[in-house]
Amino acid sequence: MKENFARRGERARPAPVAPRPAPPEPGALAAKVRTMAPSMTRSMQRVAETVAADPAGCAALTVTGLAERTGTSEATVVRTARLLGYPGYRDLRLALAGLAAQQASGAAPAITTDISVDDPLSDVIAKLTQDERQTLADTAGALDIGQVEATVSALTAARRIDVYGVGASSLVAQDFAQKLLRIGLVAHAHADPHLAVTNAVQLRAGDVAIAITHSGRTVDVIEPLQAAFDHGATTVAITGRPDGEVTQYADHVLTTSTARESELRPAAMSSRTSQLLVIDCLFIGVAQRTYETAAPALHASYEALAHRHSPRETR
Amino acid sequence: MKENFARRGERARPAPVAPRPAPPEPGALAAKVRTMAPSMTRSMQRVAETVAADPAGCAALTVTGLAERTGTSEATVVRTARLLGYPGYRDLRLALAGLAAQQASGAAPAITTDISVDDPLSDVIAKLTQDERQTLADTAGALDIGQVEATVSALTAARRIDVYGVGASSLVAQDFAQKLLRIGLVAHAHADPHLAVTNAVQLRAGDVAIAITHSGRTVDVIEPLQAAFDHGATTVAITGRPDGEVTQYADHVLTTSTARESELRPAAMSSRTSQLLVIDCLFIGVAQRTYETAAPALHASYEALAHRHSPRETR
DNA sequence: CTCACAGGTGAAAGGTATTTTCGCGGGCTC
DNA sequence: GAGCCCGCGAAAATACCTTTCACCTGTGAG
Repeated sequence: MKENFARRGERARPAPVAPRPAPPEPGALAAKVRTMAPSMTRSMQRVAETVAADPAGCAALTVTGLAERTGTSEATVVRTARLLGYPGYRDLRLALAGLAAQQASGAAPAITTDISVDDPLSDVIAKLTQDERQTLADTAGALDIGQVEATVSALTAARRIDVYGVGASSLVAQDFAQKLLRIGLVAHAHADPHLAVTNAVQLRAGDVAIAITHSGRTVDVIEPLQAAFDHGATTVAITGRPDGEVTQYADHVLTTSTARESELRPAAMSSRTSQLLVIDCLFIGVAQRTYETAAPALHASYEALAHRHSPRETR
Repeated sequence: MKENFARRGERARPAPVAPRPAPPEPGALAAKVRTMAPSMTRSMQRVAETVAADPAGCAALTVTGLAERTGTSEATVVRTARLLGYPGYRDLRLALAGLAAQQASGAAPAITTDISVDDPLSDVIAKLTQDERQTLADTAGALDIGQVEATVSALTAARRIDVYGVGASSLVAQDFAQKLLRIGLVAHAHADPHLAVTNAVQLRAGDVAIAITHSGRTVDVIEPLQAAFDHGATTVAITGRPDGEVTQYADHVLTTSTARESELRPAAMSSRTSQLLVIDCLFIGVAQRTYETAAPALHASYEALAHRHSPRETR
């Protein structure tokens, strides 16, 4: 897997695509499996699911054993381990042992069933809350700090920042732009793909363009990102599919995690949670780096809002 | 796998009847080492101590590596593993990985201090995540199911739904309206206070107006809610201050929780999380009640988006 | 309908890590 | 001081993991 398949964009970067398979994560393995599952082959999915479903059991198995149990071959097991970010099966196995110990001691009741049509409201609340919390933990676990760091640096130095998002992601884009504006950065969120492209071509080196798309394949945000990329801007993708098309035009990729989705709980719901966490991290990162100007700016915007609040209400 | 571990016992150990020295224990390895230490040879003690002192580090080593690190031989390492109750080094290593994971996760939850300006990015992520998760748990715990139920009922029966929110809450309002629209309800989010009031006066009994404000004192959303209230609509307040002015005009109050805020992490950030959870609960509640129409509608909107995605990427 | 192709897959070869064997050497007993 | 026993590590033997390579299946073009 070395092919740096030349994208249509003519700009050549030293580190073209493939933002490195993945770092060996701590315990957010189930999340990783979910994130990667769509890009896996059938056999690999079987392996990944088996492993995620029963870490303890699988940790006790050798490659051959796991291959048999999943009805596949050793080669496939190793391939899956690689895809999940480990050097080989041995290391996956170690991680599995760790995970098993963790959830054994943590007494993790992790298993939440899907939300169904006839669940009472109290269950809905409980399950939804549990899922969201899990999503947050997974996202944090899977976040590549190096990529975050790089993105923060780029943002801090940017002359201008464009954020692209449509549909549910559009709100996240707006939220982010709003926040950055508040600490004195020049940021804009674009939901209209035409305007987004129009603006993207004005970006140049030193500027930053961020595309937010859960699927990684939303053309409406890929196009402006590509335009920005081609014009030399630093590009960032916030996506749930690190192998999606959007990452071809992204200098930095921030992976959001995916929760189990169901009919009543579309993917958009958990991807939003995940995306928000990512942008909040970016925001705070930037605010730290620009503290001298950010702090007064935050204060000022707070003051500015005070008079929009009802004056009474002693406390 | 034949597991012929029994033969070496007959000669050396004084206990010929005990083929298995001990059961493979969970995490009380340090204790075991202490107990067994006296009966160990010098080299084995070195190995055992090294292992107990740094499980994580040792888990990363191979037999040869650990032998070198302890200045002993591979055979001794294996012997030590046996003495500690494992079939061989491989299994000790697995246990070590588990132990490492356990104490890594056990050490984590302590940090809940404020995010400060010089926190490294990894701490920012951890703290932010922790805070968000706490906020979710708090919100779920504090939610009044009766009020949620009542709101869901009102929404389900509504002819028309208006949602008011400004600032950060405006995004939440939009998100909610968007979702409701998608399952066939007539919902509108208003960020402009003038338009909001203009629209509010058109509501009547059976309609629903929802105001979202963290402070409970945002006049821009209180005014339209009051207008709706005066015109007979069912009114709902989603607020972090159940004693705030907004609740005077609300038939139902849904309380959102607030996390500790700091200079770098404004209240808006956690209130947003909280608010989103509440509207998601409302949404799913409504979707359940109107399943007959909601399910096909959700499906249809999903289909409608398919062609906006890049066509390649079959899987 | 056939062909060519791409990619998934497993059998088996090829390496590496682990386990076992074997014998040396040091210390204790007599 | 000699004999015995135990601890210890080097190296052989084995189990396990990784890589290679050819087959096979499904897919799209002609």
